[in-house]
Amino acid sequence: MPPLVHRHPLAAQAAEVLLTRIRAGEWALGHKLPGETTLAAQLGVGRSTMREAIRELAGKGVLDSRQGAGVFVTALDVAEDWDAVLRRATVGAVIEARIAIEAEAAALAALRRTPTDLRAIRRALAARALGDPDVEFLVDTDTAFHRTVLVAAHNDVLIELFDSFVPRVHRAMTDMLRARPITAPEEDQAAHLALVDAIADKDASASAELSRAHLTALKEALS
Amino acid sequence: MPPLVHRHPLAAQAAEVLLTRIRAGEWALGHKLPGETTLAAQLGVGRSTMREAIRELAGKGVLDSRQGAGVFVTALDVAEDWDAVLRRATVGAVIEARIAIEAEAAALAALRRTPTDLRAIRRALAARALGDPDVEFLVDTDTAFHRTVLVAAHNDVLIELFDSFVPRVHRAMTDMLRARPITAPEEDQAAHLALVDAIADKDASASAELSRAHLTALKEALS
DNA sequence: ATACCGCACTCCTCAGACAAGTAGACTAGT
DNA sequence: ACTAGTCTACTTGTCTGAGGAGTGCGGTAT
Repeated sequence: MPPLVHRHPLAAQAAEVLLTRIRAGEWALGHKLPGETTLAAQLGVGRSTMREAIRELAGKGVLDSRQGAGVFVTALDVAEDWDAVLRRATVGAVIEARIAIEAEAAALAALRRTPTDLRAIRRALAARALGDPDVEFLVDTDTAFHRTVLVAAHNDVLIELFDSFVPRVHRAMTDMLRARPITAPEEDQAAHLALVDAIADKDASASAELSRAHLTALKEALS
Repeated sequence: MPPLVHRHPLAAQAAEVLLTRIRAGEWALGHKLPGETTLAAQLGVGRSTMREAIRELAGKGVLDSRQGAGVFVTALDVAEDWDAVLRRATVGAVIEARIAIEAEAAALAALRRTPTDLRAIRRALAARALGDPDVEFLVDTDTAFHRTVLVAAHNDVLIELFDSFVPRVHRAMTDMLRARPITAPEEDQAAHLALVDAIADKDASASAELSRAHLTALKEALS
């Protein structure tokens, strides 16, 4: 993973060694590491170099150093890059996850949407309807619309999930639409309008079902 | 968001300033920053302090320094740490996301489960039923059971999401169970058995509904 | 036009010194 | 015996100065 074009500086090597020993469980979660001077002597590097290695791991969120107290372990491993997971996954799997999130979010939105939320949703729907021939524009406005529904659900975790997934699907959608444009734009827009109405009516189950149906169709088209 | 208990060292402050300026677009993606001596003078800190700030951002993947060439911008923003999002979120919001994921996964599991999956699920259910008084054990076996359902759904993204969420809920669950133990263990076990039967019968909607009901009850209990 | 060389600039590493903060031991007072 | 305050050893934080090593540019000779 690290570019082999330039060899690791000592500090980076020291950071690797440290991370390996942390992963091996040499120091438990929250416990203190030996002092900088001790560690530097152990690895045979200067104290400044050791400090830079510690800083690097602190940047990754593995270590935390407190003046006067010491350096402590705050995580046993580096949080796996979320993008990497999505890159590895198939488009179908990603959309299935999107179905899970958006259907639930639609139901919650039906229950929790404020008048302001509803206004934002309707505005986004109108923007979607402009029928611009540009594929990029179409996908963007569609995404924006779906996001307003997520916002209306008032759940930060779901929003964050949505934002993680969208970029992964974005490319697949534009490619598909370029190859096979929407045959019936009015019909597509009507499906979205139905969802908005269900949310306006505070009909949770209908909202979930409409959202699910729409995304399932998308999944069929993309996989 | 960083613990306010201990004030930022100079190096951390310098890193923040640098990150802000990068986000503001002062240096484009892949462009070179001024030398460390220049930057140090600009911010009024020593070189080693500046170096530590750069190392910290390098750990986050924002900067990359090459000896002899300079320091370069490798990312305009830090991919937000998932754990950070979950830590900030309420337990209720996390469980709502879990409902979305597990209900959908239960439905998919009902459609896709292989005989091997079903065996694993039943085995996990049996382990759960041992009725050990230890709360920690109870939560762990319950989590393991739910995970077998996720595995049966055969969707890597959903599994990954589940694994991200569980640690956040784990603590809340153990705390709650210690304060208010399950009154009717048989009933709880029966609810899980019903889910397994629905998956065995390939009844997707019933599986989703049972999973949703179980987690909704959990949400009520925890929030 | 090309190949080579030198040089300025950069990051990398170390050592030493002192400041600032913490946590535990110690002591005095109740 | 317990509490509050002080003291002290140890830790991280910061700065300075020095030299080593790699990169990229421009000049020069071929």
